[in-house]
Amino acid sequence: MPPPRRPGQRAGLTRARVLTGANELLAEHGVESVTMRGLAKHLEVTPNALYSHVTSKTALLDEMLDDLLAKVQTPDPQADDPRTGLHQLMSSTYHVLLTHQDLVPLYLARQGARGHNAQHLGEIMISLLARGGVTGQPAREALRVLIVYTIGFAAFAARGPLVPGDRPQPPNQELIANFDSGLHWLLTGIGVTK
Amino acid sequence: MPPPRRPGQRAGLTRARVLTGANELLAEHGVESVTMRGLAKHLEVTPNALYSHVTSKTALLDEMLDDLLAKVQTPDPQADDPRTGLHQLMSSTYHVLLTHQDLVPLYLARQGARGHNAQHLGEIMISLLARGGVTGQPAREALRVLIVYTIGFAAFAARGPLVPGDRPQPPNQELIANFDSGLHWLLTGIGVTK
DNA sequence: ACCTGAACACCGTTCAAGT
DNA sequence: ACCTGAACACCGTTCAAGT
Repeated sequence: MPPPRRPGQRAGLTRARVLTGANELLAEHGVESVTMRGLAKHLEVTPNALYSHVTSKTALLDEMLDDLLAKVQTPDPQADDPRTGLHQLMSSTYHVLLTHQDLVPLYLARQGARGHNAQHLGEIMISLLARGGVTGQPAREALRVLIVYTIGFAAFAARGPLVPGDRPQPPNQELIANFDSGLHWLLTGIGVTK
Repeated sequence: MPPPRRPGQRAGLTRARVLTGANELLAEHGVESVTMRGLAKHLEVTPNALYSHVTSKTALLDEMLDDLLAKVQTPDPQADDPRTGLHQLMSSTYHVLLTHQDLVPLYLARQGARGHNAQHLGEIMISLLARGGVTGQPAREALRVLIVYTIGFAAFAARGPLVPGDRPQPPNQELIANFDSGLHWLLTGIGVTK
């Protein structure tokens, strides 16, 4: 809690402050608490003040989504064979998404993955597929299939809270194993070589 | 438009009328138009009148979601081999979901598939997997993988309208082909026999 | 440029009261 | 039992005005 400002004193809001405030709210009270009005109260400004730094709530959420993908661990091109690398990349993405379960449904409900981080991961996947012997149209199809599968599974774990206000449950071990099985089936079917 | 009622005259609302009214709104103006207040206006009653027939908006949407699955075509156990049957069942599910694109994100955001129709389809899938040589724990995992993949792909097609109020776009042929490729890879990886 | 006050046009849901 | 009037506690966003 910052000290209360006297009238006439600047709030000193920045785009970055708005972003971190939104992430604080998300971490402490879940997606449902991330409202423009709630965020404004958290930052001790009036709701409309936010619009000097963010064009809309949607734009704010999009930014939060793409920022999340920066945490995905990319495989070492030297150390790992392409199939293992692909498996690890998708697995890391899945786990990152699981840490912010309640944000995932927005991925599918909205734009999916169009931010810079998302695009970067896509390029890495394409190169891994190529090294695994999959190129051209099949590679583009495999890319989409792997993305949809991974985000879909994360969204599935993120079943809406039974009671609104519930915090995310601990990651379900059975579901994680299930994700791995499916990923294995997919990579086998696609024919990615080791 | 029903004729205007005189004061004291009953509205004659029923649970079924509320459901069909909601589906009309969905078909004509999209999910975003399905609000309790908007639905009330469509049915020419006050908003709170709906709560005599439906416990909440969430319950209403759940019912709408499960009703949708009744339209899925189930394969003929006699005519088709299990792998083809499974492919057709998932494909039919995918196309049914595509006809109501904007409803799909709710599937993943909320309960997924818990209604009677969803459960019935799950049982058919399990028996098809068994006939295809997949039983026990692998069958349960395959079931979830196939469901997540199918709903995920439908949700992916259902990218939020770029401009709020946009109506669903015509089914994208490229995406449909992509769904088929992935489904093929999955069934191959799972090892469902013909 | 950045922020406030006030307002617009909405939401879901509840409660007391009427028939 | 079914429905209305009125209210509660919210939303996202815009606009004019102040510093």
